[in-house]
Amino acid sequence: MEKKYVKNANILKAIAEPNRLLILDMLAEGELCACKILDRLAITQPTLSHHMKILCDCGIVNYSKVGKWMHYSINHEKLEALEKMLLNIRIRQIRGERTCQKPGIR
Amino acid sequence: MEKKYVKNANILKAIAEPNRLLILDMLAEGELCACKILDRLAITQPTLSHHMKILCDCGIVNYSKVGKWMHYSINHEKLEALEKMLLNIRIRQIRGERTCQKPGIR
DNA sequence: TTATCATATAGATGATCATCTATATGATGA
DNA sequence: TCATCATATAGATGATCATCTATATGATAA
Repeated sequence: MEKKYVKNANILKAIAEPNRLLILDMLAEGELCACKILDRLAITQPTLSHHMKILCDCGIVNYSKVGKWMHYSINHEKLEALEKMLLNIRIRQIRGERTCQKPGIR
Repeated sequence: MEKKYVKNANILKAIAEPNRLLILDMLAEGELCACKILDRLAITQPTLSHHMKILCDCGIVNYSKVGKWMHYSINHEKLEALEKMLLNIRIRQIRGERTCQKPGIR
C-alpha cells in the first residue's frame, strides 16, 4: 500500500463526518471562533473540541489562539489538493479493455 | 443537521480508506473485474467483496455482472458532484469579520 | 488575587469498522 | 449432472470512533 493512499484516506476520513462537514461549510464563509461554531451544532463543547482537533490535525483547517478564543479557518491549499486528487481519478481514463476474462468470454 | 451533510459524509466515508482509494485509482484507468483488483491488494476475497459493496452502495462505483465476473467502473457524475461540493466550500468566502469576541477584543 | 470564561484533556461507553475463516450461491464447462 | 470457479454472506474479533460527564488548564476581568 503506497503512502499517498493512507495519507489521502486520512484527510478524507477527517471530513467524512456530518458535523465536521457542517463546520467546514460554516468556515467556508470565513474565519470563525469555536463558540460560534458550537452555537450551531447539537453537541457538547468537549465533542466540538474533539472534532476541531481532527480537522486541524489533518491540516484542512488552520487555527490560531487569540486571548482565550480559538479561531479557525479553511486551509485552501489543502482543500484544493484534495479536489485535484479526486479530479485526477475522474479525468484519467485510458481506452483499451482491461476487464478480466478468459479469451472468448464477453 | 441537514440531510446533505449526512449524505455527503457517507460518500466521503466510503472513499476514506486506503484500499478503497487504491481501488478507485485502478478504476480511473477504466473498467475492471474483481479478480484483477484482488491481484493488487493485500486482502482476502471476502474483504474485497466488502469494500466493493461499500463503494457501490454509495454510488461512486458502478457494477455489472458478466457471467460469473463482476465488472466495476467509476461513476463519473457522482465523483464530479463530490468535487463540486469541495469546490463550493473552497471558493465561497465572504469578506466581513465573523470571529466571535466581545466588543473591543482583538 | 480570585472568580469567571473559553477551551482542552481524561476516561468511559456503545456503535461502527476492517479483517479474517468458513461456508453458501450461482454460473460455466466437462 | 457434477466439479470447478468467481463472488457473496455469516459470524467472530480487535480496533477505531463519536459522544458524554467530570475535571483541568489557561487567559481575562473585577
